[in-house]
Amino acid sequence: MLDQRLLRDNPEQIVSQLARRGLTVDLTGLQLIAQQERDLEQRRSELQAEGNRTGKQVGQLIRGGAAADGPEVAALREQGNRIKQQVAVLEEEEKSLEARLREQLLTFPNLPAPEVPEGTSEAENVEVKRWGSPRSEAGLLEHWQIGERLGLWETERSVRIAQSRFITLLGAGARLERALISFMLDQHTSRGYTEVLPPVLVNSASLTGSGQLPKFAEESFRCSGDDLWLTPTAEVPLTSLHRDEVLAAEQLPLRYCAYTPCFRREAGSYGRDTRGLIRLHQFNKVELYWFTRPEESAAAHEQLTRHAEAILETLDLPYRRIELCTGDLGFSAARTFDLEVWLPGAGTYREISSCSVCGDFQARRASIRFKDADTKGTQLVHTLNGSGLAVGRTMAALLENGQQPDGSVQLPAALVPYFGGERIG
RNA sequence: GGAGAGGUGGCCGAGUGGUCGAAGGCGCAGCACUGGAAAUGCUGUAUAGGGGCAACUCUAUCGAGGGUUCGAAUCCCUCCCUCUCCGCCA
Repeated sequence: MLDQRLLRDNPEQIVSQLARRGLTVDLTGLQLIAQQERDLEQRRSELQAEGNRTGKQVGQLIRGGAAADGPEVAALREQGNRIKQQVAVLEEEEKSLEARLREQLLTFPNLPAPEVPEGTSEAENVEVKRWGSPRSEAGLLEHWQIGERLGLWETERSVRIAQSRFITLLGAGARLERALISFMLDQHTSRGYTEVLPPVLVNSASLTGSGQLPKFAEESFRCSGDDLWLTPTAEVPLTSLHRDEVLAAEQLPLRYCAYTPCFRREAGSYGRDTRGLIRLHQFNKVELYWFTRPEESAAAHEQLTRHAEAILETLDLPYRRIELCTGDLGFSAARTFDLEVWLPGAGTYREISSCSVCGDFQARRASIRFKDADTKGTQLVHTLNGSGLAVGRTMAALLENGQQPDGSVQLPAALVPYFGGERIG
């Protein structure tokens, strides 16, 4: 959520920064509401002060011996009643203005960080680096072909259980998924992350805190009888792990990693990536999440991204790092690096991780602050998140990169203790 | 799901409807005492928003939201959460 003070003091900055995202916004209406709200607050609080004084006078008179039903007291009572009525009117107006203001502010995306490259679409994203030696022989299979051939999962029967875009892993496929989850979590916890296994049903406040609501309701599955949704990413429960908290400065940075299944409706992606593990309504992901001091978030972003890259490197999977341009940034992100893994069968790089720094955008929505012991007041924390990694896509990459001429798949050495073998098929 | 108990500041814990943002204690910080420390004493110790250059000041907040009242931590209603017992269940 955008800062109301920024709206008041420097609205041009909001307009110009959102313009970098390709958004044209007119803030005059919002500014007017904010101004009216402040005026109302002032009038209301003055009136309340008067009411408080009146109330006190009544108390003093009665304690001083005045008759509780005498004329003096009666006059003050009447005055108190009058003030109360006026306050009620102002309060109602103020509340509705406040609600309108918040409602609108919640629909604005984050401002891009200054260093984010300009651009209008993913075509203008910037490649930062490449790692590894991509295979490119002719005749390599795509991961869904390998999976089908080796019987790693069941697609048509999954439609019977649920619907399309769901998958049932079987045998070595299921085992590999489990091995990957354990492997990733062990890697991250060995670097100091605290492992979290959060609820995967989350309430509306949690989705609002991390930025999925109110704008992207159609992207999530919703439970009909309760205020609960299936989480689209562990970023949601992890943000709300500390929602409405004031953290002690010495706790920071807080670093969490969480495995969760993720649920996405993928509205509007009919016909794309219909085969295999790339785009499913339910997929597994290990997520990295940091809460930091504002001045530390930029360095943290690089570290978090490195931790995601370390998984790819340990699995010997070639990848490249892409910096998203302003036009391709996600709603809550101020700056994002995508990691794309090489899929030699498909002959393309595919996104396997997205590492973002959100500044105080989520912290303001979710009210997550910290306090230095020796200073007054609190500050908003900065939050960061990144996949470390998307598990299904990692499996796809392992299958394509490890495929052998005999149809089997060679697994990287790091995975052997987890999988209990070095080869599938 | 049924029955009961309870939710007060960082923590514990008081609070008869009227100077209660809230006693007292613990903790924490500063000062004093000390060679240094402990102990002791004194002082200070919430958050959010508004106004003010500032000192400061106004408002709100005792789980949340309504209500009664001139005035609510205190009375009433609804909801949420926690605990105990019963039922059900992995």
